[in-house]
Amino acid sequence: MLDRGVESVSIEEVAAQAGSGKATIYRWWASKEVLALDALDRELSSVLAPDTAETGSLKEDMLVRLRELVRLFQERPFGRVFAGIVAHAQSDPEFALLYVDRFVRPRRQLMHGFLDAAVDRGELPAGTDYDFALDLVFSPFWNRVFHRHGPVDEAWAEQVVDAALAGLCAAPVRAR
Amino acid sequence: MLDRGVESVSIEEVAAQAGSGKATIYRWWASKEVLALDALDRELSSVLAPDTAETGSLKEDMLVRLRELVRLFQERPFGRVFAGIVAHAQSDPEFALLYVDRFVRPRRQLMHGFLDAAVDRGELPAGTDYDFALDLVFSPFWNRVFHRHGPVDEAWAEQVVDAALAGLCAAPVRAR
Amino acid sequence: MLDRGVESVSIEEVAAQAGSGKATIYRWWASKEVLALDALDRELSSVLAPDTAETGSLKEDMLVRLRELVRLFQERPFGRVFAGIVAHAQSDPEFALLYVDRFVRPRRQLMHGFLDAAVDRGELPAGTDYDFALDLVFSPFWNRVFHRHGPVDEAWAEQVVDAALAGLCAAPVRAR
Amino acid sequence: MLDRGVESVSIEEVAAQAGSGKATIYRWWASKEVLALDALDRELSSVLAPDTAETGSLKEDMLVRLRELVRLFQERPFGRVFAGIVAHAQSDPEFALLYVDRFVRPRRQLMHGFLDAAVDRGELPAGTDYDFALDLVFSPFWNRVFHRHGPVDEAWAEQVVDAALAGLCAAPVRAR
DNA sequence: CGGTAATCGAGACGGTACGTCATGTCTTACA
DNA sequence: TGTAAGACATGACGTACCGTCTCGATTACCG
Repeated sequence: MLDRGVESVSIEEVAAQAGSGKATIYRWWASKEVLALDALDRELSSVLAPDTAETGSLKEDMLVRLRELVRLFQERPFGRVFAGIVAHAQSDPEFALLYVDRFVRPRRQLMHGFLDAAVDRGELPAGTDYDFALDLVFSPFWNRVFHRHGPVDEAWAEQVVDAALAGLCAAPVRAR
Repeated sequence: MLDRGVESVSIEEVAAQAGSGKATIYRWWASKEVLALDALDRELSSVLAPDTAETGSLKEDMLVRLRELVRLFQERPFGRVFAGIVAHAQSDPEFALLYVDRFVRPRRQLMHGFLDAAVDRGELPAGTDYDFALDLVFSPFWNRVFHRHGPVDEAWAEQVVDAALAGLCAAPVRAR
Repeated sequence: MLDRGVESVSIEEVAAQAGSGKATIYRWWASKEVLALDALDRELSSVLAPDTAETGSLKEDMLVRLRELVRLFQERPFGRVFAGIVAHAQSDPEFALLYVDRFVRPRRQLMHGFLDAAVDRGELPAGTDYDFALDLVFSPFWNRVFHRHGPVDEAWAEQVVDAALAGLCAAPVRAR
Repeated sequence: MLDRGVESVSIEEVAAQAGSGKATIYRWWASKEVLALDALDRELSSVLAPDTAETGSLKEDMLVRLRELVRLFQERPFGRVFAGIVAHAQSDPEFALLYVDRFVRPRRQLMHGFLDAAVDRGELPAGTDYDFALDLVFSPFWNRVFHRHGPVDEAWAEQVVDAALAGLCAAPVRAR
């Protein structure tokens, strides 16, 4: 899937390579995309690693996760599979829910913890819109992953976090 | 396509609805995705409209375009088709080039003009990385379109532009 | 099976309806067809009933059994299942043997007794080919069951027996 | 199909051997059985051959066709395929109609001509039930094909026709 | 103005993959 | 120990589209 994308892989191929019947694949995964989601969840679990806990600085907390994401995507081309998953989620509401439940929510929730702590420490204005904040920090990453219009590396990650946090402090956005 | 996504539409269906033979479709478009790109380009051309020229303020220049995007996406669900196009571009390099050429580049170039003017006016530090700047402003939009984790409206658009520009001034990023 | 034919019934269905595991069905019957044969044998055993013994007239002896067959097939649509069994026997020699052993032979043997007696009584020429004789009497029945090109009822049964026996006497056939 | 029966042949196999796609087979034949029927019709067309016309004697007319059938079935094992077709017709009424239309009716109609002529010549009582008559002559053939309980050859064919015609004259059956 | 292209609709074709179903074997867990 | 429940590898089912291809019919242009 990493090599050719979700949609170019057939369940028939998966079953053959697994030495199993198609029906067995279907018994456990409702579709190629659910299978891909399961696999991605596994491969990208290091971002959620509890052993790299809160650092005491919001910038550092975010940078640790963003750097880990960058590292993983540099190592292996997850972008193709991700694009396939996101595209599929547009047309399959049930899958969209699963995607959010299994992938998006846990990662967002981890960040919510760090944001809470940052507000407590006074690093961020109280009442800051977390969804807005996380978009500012992480969406440039996804944008570059999907469009490849520029490099995605550690230096860039730090610039993004710096700019985003500066923006959040200079132009605070309260949750509505 | 807007209703069901690119991949759920078959060329056979397109041909039937157009009252033409499949071969005629293939004669003019290399694939469903190219066809979709052509259609999107047409429907989203208003963002490039020259009649809404430079306003004298970078914030306003960006806001005009972002608001237009928001308006278009509120009116009709382009997100589904876009996700399909982006996903397809991941696996088909030739199509990726076409996508950038026909869709991404013209829109980015328009913005480059506004950024140049902003630098001239001193609104932005000289040497600012334009790709970085545009990511900061526009990627939250695509992120919300693809993930639907929050509203996308005019008020939100202004908050994004404010935060992004503030971030860019507070933590300047020079093109490398 | 009577409703839908042997081949449209799955072992899975049988097991489910019996409240048993599939393996248990397989332990006792080698295949759907053997199971069907067992069931048919039971349902069609009345033709072999010893309580309706020799009548003293060949015509009557045959008519009793043919009428019983007709009655059974009028009551319930055994034809479908029979066709399935006969078809299966064409491709599975082992099953063919079982079919003859369990179903065909006992019924033919009963008739042989009546034919012997008829020869003794002088109703039939000595040396008559019994297989030939039984074909003449009973094959129209199977033909109509399988092709449904005409009614199968008591009046018809008597006509068949009359014509067949007349033919056998007028154009005797000696066993070779 | 002759070697392994209709049901043991898969459409996939047919398509592969024909060097065509499955869909092409399905475009022209609704099912394996219809395909088999088409093939049988072709292979068994010699029975309908108009070049072997009326002989002037009913016995001879029937014998010519029955002998041709016997010859064909001796040459190649059509029985297996026939049993499959007959079995399938039991559960698929639409196919049953097709089978009668394409296979049974033309052959029966040919015989009706001969029977008419025989009645005209006085060989058969006027008003004879043709379906009954044809059953008497031909059903032993099908019975032996399906059950293989005895030889099917030219000598046997003549005995069948003799006995059947004798029976029809001795015990006339009027159409109801 | 009539003949020659080009273009088109229609749809057959060889393929690939789909998702479902049933096969017969097997393992597990309970009674 | 025997059995229900059901997982499993297998393989065919019939369907949907793919992208290519051949047909005629219809334009439309040129000689």
